[in-house]
Amino acid sequence: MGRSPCCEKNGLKKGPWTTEEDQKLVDYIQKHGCGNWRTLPKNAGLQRCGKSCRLRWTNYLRPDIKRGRFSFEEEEAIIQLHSVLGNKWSAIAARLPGRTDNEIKNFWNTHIRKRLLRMGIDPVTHSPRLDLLDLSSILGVVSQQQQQPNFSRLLGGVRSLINPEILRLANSILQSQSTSSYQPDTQIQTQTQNQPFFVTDHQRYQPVAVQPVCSEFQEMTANCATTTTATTATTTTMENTPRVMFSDADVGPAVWDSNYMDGGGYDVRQSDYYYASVYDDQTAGGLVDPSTTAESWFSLPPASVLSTPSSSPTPLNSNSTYNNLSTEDERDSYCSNVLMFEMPDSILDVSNFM
DNA sequence: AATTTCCCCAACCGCGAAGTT
DNA sequence: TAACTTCGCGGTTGGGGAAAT
Repeated sequence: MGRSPCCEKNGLKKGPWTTEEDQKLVDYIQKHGCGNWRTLPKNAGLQRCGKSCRLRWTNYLRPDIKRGRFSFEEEEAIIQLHSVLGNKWSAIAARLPGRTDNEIKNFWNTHIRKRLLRMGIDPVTHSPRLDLLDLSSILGVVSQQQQQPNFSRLLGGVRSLINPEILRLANSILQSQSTSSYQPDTQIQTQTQNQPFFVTDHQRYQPVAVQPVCSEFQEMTANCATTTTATTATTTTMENTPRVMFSDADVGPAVWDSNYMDGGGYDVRQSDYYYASVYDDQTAGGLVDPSTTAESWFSLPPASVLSTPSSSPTPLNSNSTYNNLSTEDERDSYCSNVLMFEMPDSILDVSNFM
């Protein structure tokens, strides 16, 4: 089965392209189209192999290539698509107009992957790296959070993935360690049945009523906050509505807001995870204005972008909030609030790629 | 200012799939 | 249907610029 020799042919140039070569290639393709890559370089007067020409064209010279920094939406989409598609860069690129598979692959390897690792998230499985989470570290976090108690955020994210036995053990130890000095800086809402709560489909925030949040979470917050005002008050505004991740098991037969399901929406219960993270100003670091609209809070590309694989994809607009974050740490902080969600199957139809 | 280290990304390589003869 | 060709994908490399020392 022949793999034809290509670049190793004598006399063919390798390495960086010159502007003259670029011009020759562009001129030729504009006149004759791509056609046969094998014969193109000869016809175009280039001392390159066809493979090199194709790569140069598809990754650099194509007129529809968007260059420059990846927007927040693009990054979010890449993370989401990667969680479903894995390293199928071409499939991911097909959803991001103007971006090449090579560019996305490079961006992933040099930025996103490192960021996920720093955040303790396995870039392959998109799950918290539990191999790094032993009991002592959990307890260490708990101990720390007794001074700066927003560990519910941590637990919100990984609760369903931590070994329940470890959680129980931590819980029982916590019980004995819990002191009356605990004063949360965040109003942790222990949800009770039918209390309004925000569950998002990344685009639309609608108050919905759900059943209690995870039992461990409730237990732990209750145990920690023995003397606190662990409030059950809820609001229907974004400003002070903590968001907690919970999974199917936690939600149960919830009462759903019928408005939530109307045109274009999807049943959040179908998603693997419901968005989660207790928001607090400290975590956000002032990077996000909590009073801004829900859309800017969580501006994933519209479902239509992600659910129409073969149709003309909608360009992703840049998000000024995210793009203004100049440092990796700032992006880390920002991303930590948005990474913990999964696209529902109904939105991400990836069958075309499989 | 000089040197070293780090990081990014364009380009290459090898392979498998699809197409052609 | 086998042999061969072409294409496209994903992994990897290395040159060059930026940052650190």
